[in-house]
Amino acid sequence: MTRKNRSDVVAAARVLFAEQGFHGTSMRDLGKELGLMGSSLYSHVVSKDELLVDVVREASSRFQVLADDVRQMPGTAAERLAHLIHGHLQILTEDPHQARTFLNEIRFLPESERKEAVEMFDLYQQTFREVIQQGCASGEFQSEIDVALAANLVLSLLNGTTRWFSPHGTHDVSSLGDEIHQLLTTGLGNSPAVSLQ
Amino acid sequence: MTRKNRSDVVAAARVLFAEQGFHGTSMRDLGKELGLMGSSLYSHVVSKDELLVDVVREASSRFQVLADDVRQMPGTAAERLAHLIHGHLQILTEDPHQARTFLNEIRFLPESERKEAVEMFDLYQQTFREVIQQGCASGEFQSEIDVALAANLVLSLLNGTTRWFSPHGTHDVSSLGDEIHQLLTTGLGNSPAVSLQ
DNA sequence: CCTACCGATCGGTAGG
DNA sequence: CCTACCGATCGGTAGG
Repeated sequence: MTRKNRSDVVAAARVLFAEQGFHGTSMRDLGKELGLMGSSLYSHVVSKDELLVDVVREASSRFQVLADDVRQMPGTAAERLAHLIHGHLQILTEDPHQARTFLNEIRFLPESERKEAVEMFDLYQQTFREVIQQGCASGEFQSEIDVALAANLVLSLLNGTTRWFSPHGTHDVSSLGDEIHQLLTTGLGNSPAVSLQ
Repeated sequence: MTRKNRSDVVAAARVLFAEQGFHGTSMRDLGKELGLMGSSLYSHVVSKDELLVDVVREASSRFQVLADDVRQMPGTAAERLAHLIHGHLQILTEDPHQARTFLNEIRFLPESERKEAVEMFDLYQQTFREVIQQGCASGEFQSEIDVALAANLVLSLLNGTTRWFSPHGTHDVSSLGDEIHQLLTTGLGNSPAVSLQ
């Protein structure tokens, strides 16, 4: 292997911060992962915090791209929700270490970067609210739904998949997205109250 | 304040492990929380690991009690699922620090205790599968549901609430449980495919 | 429960 | 990118 660069160091940080946590990972751990001395990392980075900032920011920007995509997308609420679900899962599964570091270690960011990331994610969540609101207005979704609550629940369900989903299991990412969309729109039930009317 | 005992130390561990993470909390941090020197904690506990073990075990035993409760409970699948949902949320919200330490720090347990906790939680999750399976068999739930997947999704949704739910917001725990049960059984949609038949 | 302390490890720097 | 090193902090112990 040739000389390492900053993105190699960030790559190692994604993996180890996800698996051992930010505080459970030392600069020497990161160095070992790269075949370097811990102190050598400081020629690529000025602090350990900076690595966490980088990983969180790259995840943030992926979510922002998806939100922009869905905001300008035409279609029914169900279609746009499907796009959000599949896009969100794509981000989580394409780089699971990046995603898990984003979700679990964001709280250990330096205060100003932490606020920045939280505000970004609030904005991202707003897209979920808009799509659900659209569905309530159009009659696709039940009008009595608490939109903010529903958005929180949908995101909780999606983010929780990082704790157990493996693309090598019974479902691939795409069919997982289909199943989740199905569950969220029609529920577990057979809708007997309606079909037996 | 009088002399502290072991359960005071565990109480401090619940809070700080949840807020700062296991590796982000030092014995001196725990001591400060209790008005003691860090080294004084070793008269109550033989290691820092032991505190994490205690917190995880007390959460585990709560989940086990709920599972036993639901296993012997009669009723429809929807009713038993409602009991699981409300019971699970009750555990998460009654001691949010304990719950968050259980969910987020379990991976930092010593290997044998980690395996023990994971096996317990798998068994707990089995109760969700049984109830969903019951619903599929009875015709309450859609028969084509992937039971193991659905159980994972329901638990993901429930556990994710620890990241945002506050009992001082628009919903109390009980109405949050109602909303979640509603979403999971009937979905967001107005079931037009059925009602327009 | 405190004081005094242990060796190990932490994030980080200087100088090459 | 390494060697050599810094002060601070870590989990934990001994002795009272």
